[in-house]
Amino acid sequence: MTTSEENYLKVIYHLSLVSPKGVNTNAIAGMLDTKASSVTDMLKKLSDKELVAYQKYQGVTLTSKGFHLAKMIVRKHRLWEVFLVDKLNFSWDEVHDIAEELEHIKSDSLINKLDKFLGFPDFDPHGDPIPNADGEIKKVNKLLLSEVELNKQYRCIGMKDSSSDFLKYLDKQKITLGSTFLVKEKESFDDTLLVEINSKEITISNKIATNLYVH
Amino acid sequence: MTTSEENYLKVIYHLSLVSPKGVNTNAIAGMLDTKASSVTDMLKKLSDKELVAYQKYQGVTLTSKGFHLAKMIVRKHRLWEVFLVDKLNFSWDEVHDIAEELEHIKSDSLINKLDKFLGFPDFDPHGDPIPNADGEIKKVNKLLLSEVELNKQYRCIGMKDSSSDFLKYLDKQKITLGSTFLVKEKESFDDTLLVEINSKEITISNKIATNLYVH
DNA sequence: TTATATTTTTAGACAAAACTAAAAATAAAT
DNA sequence: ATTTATTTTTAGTTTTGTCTAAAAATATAA
Repeated sequence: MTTSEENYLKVIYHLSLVSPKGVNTNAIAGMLDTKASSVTDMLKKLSDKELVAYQKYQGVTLTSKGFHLAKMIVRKHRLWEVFLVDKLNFSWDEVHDIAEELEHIKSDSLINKLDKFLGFPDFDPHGDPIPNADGEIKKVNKLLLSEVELNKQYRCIGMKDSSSDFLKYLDKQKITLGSTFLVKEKESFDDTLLVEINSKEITISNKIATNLYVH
Repeated sequence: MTTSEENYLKVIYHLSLVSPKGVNTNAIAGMLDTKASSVTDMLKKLSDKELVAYQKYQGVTLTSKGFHLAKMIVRKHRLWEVFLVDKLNFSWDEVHDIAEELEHIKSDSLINKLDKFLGFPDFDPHGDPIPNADGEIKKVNKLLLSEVELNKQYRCIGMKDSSSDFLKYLDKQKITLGSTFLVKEKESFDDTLLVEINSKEITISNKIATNLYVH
């Protein structure tokens, strides 16, 4: 598999989680910052290799083979992110691009030894689950902060979009994975929340609240 | 820089150490397992980028810019080898191919943080020196085992050719970096050596002896 | 020193992965 | 149910790095 093929598989995997009935050509093009025509070319190739089920104009889904390979790429990406943060002291907003490269290193023994070295982590620095060597993923019941009940304790366990800007906002507010939330009030006009975090009260916009997973 | 360009630079660097007046097209082709015509194409490209000084039919040398870049690639390769052996418990004969991929990951902060994480090592698992962030290389007086004086203590500090087969031979003989050698006899007919290592006597062929660096 | 052998370069072609522009299929709107 | 808009595909190029085959330059040998 080439790096390009791996990137397509990974993107199709992520989009499949949102639209399991079939992923659009344009959606893939958007994620990979390429043109729809290039995507069509690649879909044919992946289809020939039986990694995706593809029918003209109907979108794609992953075959079980493609699904497994995609999870292995995600596994590598997330394990490398743990390495970069836990061992090399990168901050969580710096690791995505580097992991984007490291995920294409081809060696099963490398990734399994890395997994062991890191203590078989279940989640990456952004709270996303790390598939194990068999592709199994730990499921966790998670809620968006915007959906929780008032005056109950929740713990931050992840985020929907881990873009660098959002992560920097969290750093500024001293919110990390594991931070505890108590939602005291919800403004019905704009859904802004009054939240107690680390025994300090702050207001959180709906946009932020719909991006934070809690448990 | 592409991976391919980096591989050419690295090979030219290694060959330059042996033939500093100019590296032959065929020699490069041999190392990269490619054709001479492909090498010619790439030399033109590297020359346009002012990474090598190239004149038709006259071989190439690295420019100072190319020399520095080549050392940075070697630095990355050898640091990753230290990581693989020291942290992930690979054996020294397994790490070359993986490091061959890892050396192309593009991030200065990654490699400098890795360097720190590893404790700023001066040598890789095969005893080869690791250039620092400025490209400086620790020089060590080294002799081949075939050139040493009789009945004097020497310490193994590296090897000329770190091929997997040779490294496995050393494992079998329990020879590691740091092993001490005392050459007791030299057979004048075939230059075989009688050597005391780890208080055990073994005979070592000339081929082995001309591949081991000691100090 | 001329002939032969080797090395290196040129010229033209190919595969991968991208692109542009135009055509075809599907979806949305009147 | 047409028309219009959007999405997707096709057809034909481009770039990168490779290749083969032939030509040119250099090195070796008779």
